[in-house]
Amino acid sequence: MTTVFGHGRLRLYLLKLLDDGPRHGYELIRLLEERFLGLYAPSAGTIYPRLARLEAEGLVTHDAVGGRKVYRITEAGRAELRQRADEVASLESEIRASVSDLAKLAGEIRSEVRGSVRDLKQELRAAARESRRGSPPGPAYPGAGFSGPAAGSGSGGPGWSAGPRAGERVEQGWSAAQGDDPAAEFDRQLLLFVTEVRALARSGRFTEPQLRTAARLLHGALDGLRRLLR
DNA sequence: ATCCAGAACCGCGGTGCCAT
DNA sequence: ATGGCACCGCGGTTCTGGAT
Repeated sequence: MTTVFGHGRLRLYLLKLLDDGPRHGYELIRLLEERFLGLYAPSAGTIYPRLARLEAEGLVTHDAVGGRKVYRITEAGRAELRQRADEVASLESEIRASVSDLAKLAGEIRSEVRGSVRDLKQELRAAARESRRGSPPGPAYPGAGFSGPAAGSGSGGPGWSAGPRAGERVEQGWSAAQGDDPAAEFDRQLLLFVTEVRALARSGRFTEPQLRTAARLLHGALDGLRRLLR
């Protein structure tokens, strides 16, 4: 795994952030995530040991406020920052450069998401036409019940479930919504999906991790539908 | 030694359900 | 309508272990 901060750099940057004002650990994680446009957020297992270490060295101290530890820099910590001012400045310029690259990447991801939506829309239209020409008897569209990312930890990949196995019936979601004409209901759901995803993609109110996950989800969904409808 | 991810734990507030 | 209760999600933290 590649490290974002080199040896001792994260420690220095934490000092710099605390020099701007007292913050609790979780706030520091969010702040770093924000500065890296959401593409990098140090884990708790990184931040808290670092803060504990800084405190042991006397560079920061903490106050317990409402059950949280609010860390603030000490005079010794400020002295270290002054002493390593050049290093702090170069670190900040490196971060600015990284963020610029990330902003460029974010633009590419946006294009990818829009392209995926377009492809998905075309494939679903073709599938709808096909189903109208000769819709099979019995419960329509088995396997449509994907469940999305695993809830809970928020960690790991997109976590698509494999969905129902062949022969299993989908009793939730789709079947609850479908009307008498499965093809018409399919069209309605398709239109709803495309409209909503397009609106979300154009709103710009999303983070880069969300975009990455959305792109993966769209590719995954498209692959699943290809397999299903071929 | 340091960076890092992820699981697990704890506490708190919000929410839904049920009995009154 | 209201009070009590259980459940759930989230914020915050600690711990463990792998990678460099």
